[in-house]
Amino acid sequence: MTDISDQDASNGRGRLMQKGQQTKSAIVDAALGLATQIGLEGLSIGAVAEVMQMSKSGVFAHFGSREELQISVVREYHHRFELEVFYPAMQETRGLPRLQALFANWMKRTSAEIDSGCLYISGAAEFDDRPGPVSDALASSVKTWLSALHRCVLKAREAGHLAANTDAAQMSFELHGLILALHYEARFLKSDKSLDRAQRGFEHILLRYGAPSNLKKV
Amino acid sequence: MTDISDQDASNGRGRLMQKGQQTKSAIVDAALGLATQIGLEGLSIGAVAEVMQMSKSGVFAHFGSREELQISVVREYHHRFELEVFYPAMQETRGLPRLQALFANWMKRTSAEIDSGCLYISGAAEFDDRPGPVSDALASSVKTWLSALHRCVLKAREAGHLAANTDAAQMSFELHGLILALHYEARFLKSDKSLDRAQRGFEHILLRYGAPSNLKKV
DNA sequence: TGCAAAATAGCACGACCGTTCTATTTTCAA
DNA sequence: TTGAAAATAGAACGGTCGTGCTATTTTGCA
Repeated sequence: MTDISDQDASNGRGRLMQKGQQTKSAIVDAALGLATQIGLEGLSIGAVAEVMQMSKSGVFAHFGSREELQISVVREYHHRFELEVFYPAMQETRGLPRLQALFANWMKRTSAEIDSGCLYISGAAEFDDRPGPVSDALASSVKTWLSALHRCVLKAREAGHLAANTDAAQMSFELHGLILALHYEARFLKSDKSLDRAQRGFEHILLRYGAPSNLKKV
Repeated sequence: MTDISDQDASNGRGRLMQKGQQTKSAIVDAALGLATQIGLEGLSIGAVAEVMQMSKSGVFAHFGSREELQISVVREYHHRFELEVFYPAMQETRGLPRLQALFANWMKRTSAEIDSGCLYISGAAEFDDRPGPVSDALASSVKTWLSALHRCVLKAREAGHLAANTDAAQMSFELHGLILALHYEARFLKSDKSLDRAQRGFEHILLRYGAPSNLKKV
């Protein structure tokens, strides 16, 4: 049995999965569900086993260690994030429309997660001074996403949709802050106005960086 | 019983603390240090006892439960936060200067915590779907602080330092986002530019809400 | 259809957890 | 100085954790 790298495992492709791969995939699924509720750190093999109605050792055998299970969960989350936030936005025309779509999807996912938790945010808090493979996997995923956002801002500037002197990194930072505040105030403080505030904050930032005022509303 | 925390031996009031209170205070001190590193949820009585060079039961007896220890830690954090962020800013003149001082202190504390962790942020991630007394204590502290910030924005508007149509809640939300992004990117992603970006973000927000452009730099 | 290999179960180990109980030491006031 | 009260220690309990080890069952190809 190979360790990691069941890359696609043919989730949507035609090829059939072997039994073991199917089970492993289902385990990661269940583990992701648990991790978004109780955190990556609180994720225990016993709890996953119970959800799966399997024995602890049966679950364990698929990963070889708890850490490997956690990493698998991070990868699965990354995959879904791409699917829901990144790829759909790539179908919008380059520049401001794409940036708007990116942020809208991001917001949508963050607020949809109000009841389940965002791994990139909760994970960062849990692992910010606990170095190791899990933290690395998490940071790598986050950086991939943030740099995609950064590139999108750059393209929007190149397309003339933003002021020529736009500091893309600064703008990305400010956008990131809006999402974090949305998550924090909606999820922890149970504020129902956060989504609206994030949206308005986005518009403020766009205006600041010289977007045309006749924006197409998303 | 030896060296730790002969610091003040008085609880703010004039009265001298008894031995037990001194010890309890020292325990909370140590527990806060641990909690900012490994999180409130990861805080264990055994670990605190080891730091204190005491027995587990000796530590336990002061609180009666782990939950009570966690709540004591939250209260202590709240107290220090007030001391470092809130009170110093209250000495600035009402309005924009006070708001600037508030945000500057907040940034300072957040970036000073880069190596130790902010309980209000990590705690929110840990307890956002784990209701109970600890979560309540945490949320109560955070709300107290955020509403102080909100009031400060209101005063600045009343003083004519911000545009008359300033939405104070919206502005507070955006400020909160900057702090969260500062914490996230500095602490988890190890970015050394975050402090600068938060500062520039603050200036952008001020301009947006009609602050005079001849600001006194903090 | 048979049989190796893969998948899963069952059990045990040591570690740490919060908590309880009891014994001992230390504190502080009369 | 003494004695009651407070503070602390020590051991133990039941629980959960990750992880090895060894059976047993299931799978999928020859």
